[in-house]
Amino acid sequence: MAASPRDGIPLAVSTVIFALRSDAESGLGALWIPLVRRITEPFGGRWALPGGWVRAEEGLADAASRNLLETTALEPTYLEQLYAFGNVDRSPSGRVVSIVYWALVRADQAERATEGENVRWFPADDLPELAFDHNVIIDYALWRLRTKLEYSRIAQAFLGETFTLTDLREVHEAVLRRPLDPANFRRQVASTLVPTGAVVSGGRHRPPKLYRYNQTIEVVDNGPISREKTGSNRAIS
Amino acid sequence: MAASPRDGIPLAVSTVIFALRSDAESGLGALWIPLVRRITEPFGGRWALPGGWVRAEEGLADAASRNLLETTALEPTYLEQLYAFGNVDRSPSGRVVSIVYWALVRADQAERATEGENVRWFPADDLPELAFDHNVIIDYALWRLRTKLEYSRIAQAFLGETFTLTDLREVHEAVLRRPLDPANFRRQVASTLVPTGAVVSGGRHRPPKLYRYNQTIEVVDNGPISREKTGSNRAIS
DNA sequence: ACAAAAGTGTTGGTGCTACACCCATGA
DNA sequence: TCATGGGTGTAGCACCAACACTTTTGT
Repeated sequence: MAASPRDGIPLAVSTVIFALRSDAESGLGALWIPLVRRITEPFGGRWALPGGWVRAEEGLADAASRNLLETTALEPTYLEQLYAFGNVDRSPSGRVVSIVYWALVRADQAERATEGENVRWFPADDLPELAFDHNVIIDYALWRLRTKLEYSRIAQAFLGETFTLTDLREVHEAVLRRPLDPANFRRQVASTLVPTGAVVSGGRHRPPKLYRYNQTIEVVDNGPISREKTGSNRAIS
Repeated sequence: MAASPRDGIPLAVSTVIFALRSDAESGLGALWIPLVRRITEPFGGRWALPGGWVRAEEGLADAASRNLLETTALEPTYLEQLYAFGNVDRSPSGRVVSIVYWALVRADQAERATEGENVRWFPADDLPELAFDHNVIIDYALWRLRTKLEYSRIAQAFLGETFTLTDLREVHEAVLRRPLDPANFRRQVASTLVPTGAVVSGGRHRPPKLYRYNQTIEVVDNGPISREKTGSNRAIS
């Protein structure tokens, strides 16, 4: 085997962060993504995924978390590795390998995010032309989120500890961008929920029960130890 | 953002290679993996996944292919990224980030592989204690292969251009380690196959038709462009 | 004729979709 | 009592596992 390359390839992490924001007029929720404006070349002035270099003494997920906090002040409730992008020509200024993560934050967290000239939220399905291959990366992260929502409990990461079935259903509807039958949705997720006993009163209708997941999902990426379906290639019909 | 770390972290690729070998006595097929013996510290003498450093001018999948060819002389018919392993303590001799791929080779290819003192095939489900975190990595790759087999056409990568339904079923049975009902298996995969017209005669029974996939799978990893389900976290029940 | 594997038909169960219907509350 | 959403029941359909059965070859 060749000698160890101590002149190694620059290694970066980036993160696709998703938050739900409810549209003021329609009332419907939708996915939004925070992006940062590049101040240096290449792609100076363009919007890009938050990210940065991996330090020698920190793990990959740690590096993602740290960069998130530094650039956007966000602390996600869910973080998972997406893919390692390493095409030789992805950056015009020289070879960079990026390990990309995707993250979910709650709405209250998202509001606390620093927004300004160099950090701004964009609708996930209507993005400008971004730096590097970041449009492709976000498309992939979106596909993964939408796919994974249907067989895992990640919707929890958008909500608080307890929630009503309507809350949960609205998260699914916002992510999947289609209405879901409340009756069938209830049955689909029923086995993963336990009622807390509390209800929400105040609405001019029957008070909905508050539920809790019967098993909490991992907050932060712990690698492929706990396995779920996710992936990198479209299923065939 | 901090200055670019031109003293970057060493970046390696490794590959989990699967081949089917039919056991001489039982006649049943099983998954085998080629491993290489480490000649340097750390873990000198231990068996490990084939791999090496990523060169500055080659893509990640290219690096995986090259290392495969150099260390085992194998040319896989399928190659896909598995996961980027980057724990700070995965190597006792210093930080290394490994992008791991998994690959499938046909039986005829596998026979051509160099086997000797420093390259040897092992049954995938009965491995010795390997170097680094390679046992964990292989467990994950095995899970991914078994999961993906059920909703994609990767079984094709173990076979030639044409094959009988029994050939295909035996691949599935070997990977999943359980017998499958021939009648139901036929119906499950029927929509993905087209008969070639040819049959196999010579057996002392009705000659089976030779089939071909109606759509070829990609031979080599092309990133997350073509999407299928795969993944990194276990599905909930 | 018989053995063996290819290939087809059928039946019962399970889960999902669509939609009718009842329940509990505020106004 | 009415409007509103919470919550339950149910019929139809698709899919799947199990297994009986027919087909086609070699010996």
